[in-house]
Amino acid sequence: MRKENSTNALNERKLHIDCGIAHTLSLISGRWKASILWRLQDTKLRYNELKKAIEGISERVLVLQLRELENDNLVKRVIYPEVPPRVEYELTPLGLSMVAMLRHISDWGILHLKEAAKKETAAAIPEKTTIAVKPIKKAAVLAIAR
Amino acid sequence: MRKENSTNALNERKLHIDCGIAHTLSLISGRWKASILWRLQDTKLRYNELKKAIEGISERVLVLQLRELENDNLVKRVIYPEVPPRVEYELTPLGLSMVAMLRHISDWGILHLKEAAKKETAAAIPEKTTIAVKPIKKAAVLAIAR
DNA sequence: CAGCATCCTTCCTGATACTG
DNA sequence: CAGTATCAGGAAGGATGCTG
Repeated sequence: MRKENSTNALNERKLHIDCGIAHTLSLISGRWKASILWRLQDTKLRYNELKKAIEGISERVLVLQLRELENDNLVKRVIYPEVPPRVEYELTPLGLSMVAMLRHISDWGILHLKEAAKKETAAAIPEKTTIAVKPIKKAAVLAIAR
Repeated sequence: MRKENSTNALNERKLHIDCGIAHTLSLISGRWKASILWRLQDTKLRYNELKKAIEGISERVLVLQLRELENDNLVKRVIYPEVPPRVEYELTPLGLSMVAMLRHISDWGILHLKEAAKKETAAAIPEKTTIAVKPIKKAAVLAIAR
């Protein structure tokens, strides 16, 4: 069970009033949600196909995230009453529009990675914080391995 | 200290290779990062101004997220060597482009909220899962209060 | 096949008190 | 003013075993 009035929960709710951003982010901020949507962008997939396609995800989490995606109307769950059972997942129109947005995000990310790489190679330039030198070291793990 | 080889960490790393999406999302998936960027979109702000502007954030977290944003090159930290000390935060060009993307995301979110509302009112229509009836109840907390 | 139940770990976030 | 240090709570994610 979940504490309804933890400061944590309160903060979360407050953020959603802020604007649409927090809401949208919450839809795709599960670690695997983007991957799931991505895999579904041009095919239906069965539960097990998803499980295999998304290497490393556990059953529990896969189900959880699928359910959330379904509740958020991004994914449709189609049950075929057969034996053995068959369930296919596909994107809703909204899900499709979300994937389109993900593509934007992806593009931006690639750009950012390039920028970061540039900075990395041009590391000779010392200034990052102006006037004073940046006091935080924290092993700059900007690269992909991050 | 952080376990380097937990499955968790491994999965996280693996995802980043997937494509730019996970990377980008990681940049803004801190609960407050979007808010911070949003607040900075057309002004510089001092530490305390940010703290006041973003109601509910704790000092620790504010600093942490600012540092990450800085490391990711979205925010610039400008120190004025005065007494009392003054530090201003502002967006980098990359940060600005990120905010532009956030606006996209926001728009999408608003659209999604509208869709959800429509579904809510038109709840008379029973089908959501095709063929079979959706078996999961899980109190549809789709609305803003979610 | 598709997925639920249970238990456990890891990590994130926040409260509070203190400092150059 | 702009933080740091320390501690605690909780939520997300994972491993495994079992079922209609």
